[in-house]
Amino acid sequence: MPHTYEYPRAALTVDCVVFGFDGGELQALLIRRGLAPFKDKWALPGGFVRVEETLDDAARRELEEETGLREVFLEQLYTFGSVKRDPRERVVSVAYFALVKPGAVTAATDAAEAKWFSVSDLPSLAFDHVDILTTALTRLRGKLTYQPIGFELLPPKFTLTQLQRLYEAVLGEPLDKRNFRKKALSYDLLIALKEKHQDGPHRPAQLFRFDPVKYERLKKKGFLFEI
Amino acid sequence: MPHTYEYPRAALTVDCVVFGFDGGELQALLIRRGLAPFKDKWALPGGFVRVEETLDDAARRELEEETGLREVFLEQLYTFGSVKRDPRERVVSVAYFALVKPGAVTAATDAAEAKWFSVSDLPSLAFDHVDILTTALTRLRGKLTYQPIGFELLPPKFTLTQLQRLYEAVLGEPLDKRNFRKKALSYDLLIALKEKHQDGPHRPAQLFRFDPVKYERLKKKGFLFEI
DNA sequence: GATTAAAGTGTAAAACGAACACTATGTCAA
DNA sequence: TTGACATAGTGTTCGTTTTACACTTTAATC
Repeated sequence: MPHTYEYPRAALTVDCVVFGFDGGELQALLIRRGLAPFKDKWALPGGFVRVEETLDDAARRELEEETGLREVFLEQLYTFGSVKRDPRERVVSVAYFALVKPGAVTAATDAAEAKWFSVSDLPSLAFDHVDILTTALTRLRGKLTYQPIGFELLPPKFTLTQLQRLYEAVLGEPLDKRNFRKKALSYDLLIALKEKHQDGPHRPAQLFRFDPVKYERLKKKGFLFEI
Repeated sequence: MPHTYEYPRAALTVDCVVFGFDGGELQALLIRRGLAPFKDKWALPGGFVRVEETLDDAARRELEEETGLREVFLEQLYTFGSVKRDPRERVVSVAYFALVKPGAVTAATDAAEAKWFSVSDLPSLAFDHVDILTTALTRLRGKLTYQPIGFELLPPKFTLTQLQRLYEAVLGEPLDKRNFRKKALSYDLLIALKEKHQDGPHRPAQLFRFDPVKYERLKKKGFLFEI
């Protein structure tokens, strides 16, 4: 059913930069395009915004349709509106960035292939998706140093070493173990569990979980989780 | 000339939160709407994005058309996409925030009335423009403490007291004079001019200007202007 | 030349950040 | 069972930064 307007309108899409962490390097989830333009190229998961859904809803829907991911941390990033960013016609894209925990493996993909890539070793991407990804990476680095969002990339139970490795991977620099632990524990937002994490012939590590309730309380008072 | 698409499309607009500073309180520039919906209500300057212009261009164009402002600091803020934010039809709005210097007084307004309001004493606004304004204010507060954007709200030549008053107005708290001056000067981004600012029966104040060239150099190295 | 009112300046104490090396513990293999 | 292995876990010192705080200077005006 066609729809007619007095003036030409841009098409509106959402694109999601999905970050994951495998314990070593920061990863981004890409899908292989099945259709032209840029057929067979890697691209960010995303698609058209329906006229009766919010932008957030569209991002979540596309993410689930194309990668099977649900209930992930999702935040609006930036809106990309260059005139020629899509060769077919004017397309404005609202970009989101998502953080997913290792458990949430890519399973139910819609049709196209979905794959994790190290952000340090990305393939060439369709459209202006490199720009979007770069913007997301800058944002993630910035946010990580003043908001406790790293936990969104770790399993619910994690060790302090895992947390440190994550920070090191995202920030791209080694951190001092003692200083990191002191700082991470100083906010009293990590709850030590009764369990330990055993992983080879060496001392097992204390497991922690993040306390989101306490964080919400602190956040309202303008709290910063600085590492 | 009508334009037809296979699926319905949202209309795309830009809205600008324009901040100014009169020496006392932080101000926002609003225009009175001449047309329905929300006729005669105050609203943010903004309008439809043309299909052949970028979002930034649209924001600059609308700003000039509706308020006469040109060459202002302008940065994308957030994209608002609630389904019912415009009672007529689906409208997605890319919000911008602008900082203008006192000199750039509102003159050549398109037709509608434009007026400065203290952000602490705003009228009721059209659409979801309060949300947009609140988001902009939060962003401005955040940015001010780690980027030297305050200068965009002051005349090219300013005194340290004027700068401090601006910070106090935006952050909403008094700052210590000596500590503020020490910090502001410590980055070596303020150039003392040969002129003084005389303003009543008391010691005249040293005038400074901001050094944008030096700042650009520092910014590339990941510099933070923290106050 | 006395008054006015804002400009301009330094220091001490406390908090914070950075640098740095050894002990503890469970597993595994000999 | 015992010793080797490999990661977990822990404190202190030193330099820097932040905070708190009060008096002197200066030009204009009366």
